[in-house]
Amino acid sequence: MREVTSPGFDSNDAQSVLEREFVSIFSDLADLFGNPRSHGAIYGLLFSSERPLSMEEIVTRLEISKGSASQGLRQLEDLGAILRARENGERIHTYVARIELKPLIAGFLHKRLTPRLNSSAARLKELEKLLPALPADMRPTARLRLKRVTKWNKRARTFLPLAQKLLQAD
Amino acid sequence: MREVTSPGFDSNDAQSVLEREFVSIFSDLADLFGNPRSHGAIYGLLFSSERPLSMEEIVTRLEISKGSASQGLRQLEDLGAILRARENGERIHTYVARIELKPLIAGFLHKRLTPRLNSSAARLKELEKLLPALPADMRPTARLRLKRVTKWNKRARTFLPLAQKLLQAD
DNA sequence: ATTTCAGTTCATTTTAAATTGAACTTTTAG
DNA sequence: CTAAAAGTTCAATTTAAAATGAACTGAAAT
Repeated sequence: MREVTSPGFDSNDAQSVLEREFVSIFSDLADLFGNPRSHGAIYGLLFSSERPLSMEEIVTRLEISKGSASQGLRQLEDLGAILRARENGERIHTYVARIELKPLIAGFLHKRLTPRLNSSAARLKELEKLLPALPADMRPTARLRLKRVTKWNKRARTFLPLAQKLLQAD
Repeated sequence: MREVTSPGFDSNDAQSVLEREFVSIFSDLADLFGNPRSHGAIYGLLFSSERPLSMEEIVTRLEISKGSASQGLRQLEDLGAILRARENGERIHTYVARIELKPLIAGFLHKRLTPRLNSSAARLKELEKLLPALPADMRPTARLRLKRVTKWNKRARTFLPLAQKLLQAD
């Protein structure tokens, strides 16, 4: 991918700057949360577009490959960040960003964060069973620390839904 | 780095398993938030250790290079996740994890998230100035969308301190 | 049924990030 | 002051992740 600097058809008018900036800002955002920049770029492009875009247009404007575009679009779709449509009797799909942002964030929390936190929770639970097998002198410290992480993990998990609420409202 | 599977001196007793699991869990956590796994590993090791460890011990137990260890330790230190000490008249530094976890999270929020969100905020502000230069028919939509992201950005920034509060308590 | 175009898949390549390690600097011990 | 060990730095290497693109699948138009 390229961060948009082509010669002829991508100029410096307000519209292009806006688009480029949205692409870039959302790329950064994606990156910040450990997602591929290209996914952010796609979302940013759709976000800045008035009308639905086809995959082909996305490929052209962002200068990414069909493969990337296809995968990125799928990811974004099942995060709930974008919508795929097929106009009645049209051949191609078109995509729109859900500009509310809420679904994007909710999707990220549910599909990315929660599963990982849950898996950690499970591992921590397993570790508890191990405590009795420790040398007696280490047990108290170990138990304490294990409790700490467990508590934090729990806290984080109960916190996410709340966070969603607080971040709510478009 | 390796995820610990050496032959002689790293066995399957409860203590080793615990250590290995902490290392692994914190590696995952680091990764989840876009940090190098090795940093998580170091923190995990310190977290599981009863006593302060020297850099050399860390290098040996995790089988990472001195370079990695040095950099990782520095990062963790200025995140506020670990403490460096030098016992009176000792030659070497030793390191302890701050088991409260709060500083780790606070550090991450302040040193990683906040700066990025601020920089986005600045860019969004710049974009506002661009609105008048847009073709009249696009202006309303553009303005609306820009407002949306800006609002979210703001929300996220005001949310972080609150999040910290809510996640508080060891 | 066949051709053509949209979209997907996945082995290969590219790129970016993390890790290494050798050279260097700093510290303290003699 | 010198030697030796601890710790840092950074160019070079390795590794993991993302992007590519060619081959494939499916779907509609003829």
